[in-house]
Amino acid sequence: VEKGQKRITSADVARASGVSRATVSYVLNNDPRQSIPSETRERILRVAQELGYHPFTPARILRTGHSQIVLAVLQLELVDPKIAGLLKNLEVALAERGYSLIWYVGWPDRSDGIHLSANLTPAVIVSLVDESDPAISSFLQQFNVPIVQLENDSFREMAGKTQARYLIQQGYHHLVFASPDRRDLQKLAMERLEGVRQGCAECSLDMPFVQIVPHSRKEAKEAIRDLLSQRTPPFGICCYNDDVAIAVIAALSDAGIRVPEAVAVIGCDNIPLAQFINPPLTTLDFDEKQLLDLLIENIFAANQGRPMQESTPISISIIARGSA
Amino acid sequence: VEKGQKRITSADVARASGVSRATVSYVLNNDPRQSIPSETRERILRVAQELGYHPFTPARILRTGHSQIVLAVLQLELVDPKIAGLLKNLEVALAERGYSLIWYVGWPDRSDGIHLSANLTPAVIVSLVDESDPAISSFLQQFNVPIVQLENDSFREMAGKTQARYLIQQGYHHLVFASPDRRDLQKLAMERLEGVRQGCAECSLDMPFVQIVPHSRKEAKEAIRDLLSQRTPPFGICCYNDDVAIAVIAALSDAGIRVPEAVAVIGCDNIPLAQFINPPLTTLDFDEKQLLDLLIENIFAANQGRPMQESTPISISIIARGSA
DNA sequence: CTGAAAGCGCTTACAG
DNA sequence: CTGAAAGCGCTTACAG
Repeated sequence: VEKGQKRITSADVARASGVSRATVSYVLNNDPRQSIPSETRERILRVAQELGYHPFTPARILRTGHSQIVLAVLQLELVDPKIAGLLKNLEVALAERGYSLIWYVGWPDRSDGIHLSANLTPAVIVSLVDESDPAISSFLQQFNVPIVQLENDSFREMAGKTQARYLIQQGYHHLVFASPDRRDLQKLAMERLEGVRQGCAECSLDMPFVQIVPHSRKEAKEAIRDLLSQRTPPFGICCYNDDVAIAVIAALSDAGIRVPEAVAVIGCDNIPLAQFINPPLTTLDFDEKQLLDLLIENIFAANQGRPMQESTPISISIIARGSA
Repeated sequence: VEKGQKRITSADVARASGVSRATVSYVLNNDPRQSIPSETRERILRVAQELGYHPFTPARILRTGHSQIVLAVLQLELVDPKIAGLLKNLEVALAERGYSLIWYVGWPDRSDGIHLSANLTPAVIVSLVDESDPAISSFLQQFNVPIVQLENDSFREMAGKTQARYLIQQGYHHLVFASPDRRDLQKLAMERLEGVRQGCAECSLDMPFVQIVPHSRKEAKEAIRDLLSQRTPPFGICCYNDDVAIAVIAALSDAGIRVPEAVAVIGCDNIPLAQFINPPLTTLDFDEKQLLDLLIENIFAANQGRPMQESTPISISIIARGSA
């Protein structure tokens, strides 16, 4: 595409095939209310092809008044294979209905530069970010379109509670919560922790000890050393996610602690690499189908101005491997 | 945003602040060629704020003739933290110039459903996918905009060659290439393999044996058993990427083979988890800054119809940890 | 300094 | 079955 080259419009196609722009539009959009003779139809299609005509999206959107774009807003750090797979399936489901899913991945805390909303008008936003952060919240508001959340607080609490229940059921009566050190993950981490707390409370156990585990092997090792100076095995560690769990297992191994005999470790998300750890990671998995159906329902509800569904409970399953 | 609610336009803002639409546009876009009295300017800004006015992007794009959107097209499987970080920095760099980066992550081999190009007109596409696949290629062509590649063949070959050279230098004179089993990764894998071959050829060594390593622990174990029945240690394994390398190390450990004494393993990408493996993974890292600068240069060249830069060589460094 | 007007490319009621 | 025309909301030469 050369710069300065003129755009090919439906008027060009109309002229070249000897019909009006209306007819071109009817044919190209397969308008069911018009019956175009197949001879004309084919000619138009052929000419459009020859000319390399592509309708100019903004004009169409301006005319119809709405784009068919769903924008997923997420943070780099949360794009685990699980979420990515869910979004991929969402994309397929949306495509069947004529919608397209695109991702915005970034840190909206940057105040200079241009705003994405100046370049893009989605129909709906799917938010996977922490909306309690004012910067993020105002970033989302700018688009002035409905916002649907992927996961909510109660879902994350349930995950923490499930970890705790499992560990308790396995006979660990002292629990630790291993939290990542990223500041931007703290809110999500606190929600998981709250679930772990509830799990402990159910069984009248002491509240979990919270240990931050940095994402470098050396610092993770020190963190675990700290932890061991405060708590004596046996105990169980509920990890924020599988990444944290893998760091914890590595650090435990460095410290010569046996997993799961002395310390049990449970992750969350069931990332593909979880099976390759020694011992293989015990972790949580979600029913993606349920989550997806709820999400799609809410997207279309939001887009049509209907109220969103209350989040139905999503089933969480435990993938028991070697670490707990 | 209720359905059926009328959109607030610049005409509304103009009316409410007693000026023309032109003046509203000048103020909102900070047009340097106009000098609007600051009293008027502030009034317009305030009214726009009060009314909750957001310019409608498609109208602006239709008028100006070009969007400021760069679309990154990628596959789920290639979104390693490295690439994601690069794209994040790209986004920041583009934002400084008024452009926005969004991602399309999906499998364009689906023929039903709507085409993304009907919903979105980017200015430039950054391709991280295998364009030799006809389905992917025609997907990209549909947009009818310039396409910039992130990495090219010669870059991937260089990675393979660097792995081979390092292992050879460490004293391993028999090399194996561990390839993922995903069909869609085969072309990229072949390019890395070609680099390994070149590395072997340089030193007049036998060509590398190619072993496919599936991404499940059980099958990976069998693959390694097969490998060991064909080749006797010591030898070195150049892995397609860190994910494969981690699977290989797990399988080697299952088979009781010592790493790196009997078998050395080198990965590619230096993902964050690489340090948490036992032994910690030796792998390749790239100079992201160089890659980024080249990419940005090519994006703007493409967008302005200038020819793209030949890909300058990107420096690759070896992160020597315990596995090789 | 401000406003009236044109026009970007499309879709779609409407008239024939 | 087909075409002339309106209009989506914006920016920007142009005239005052």
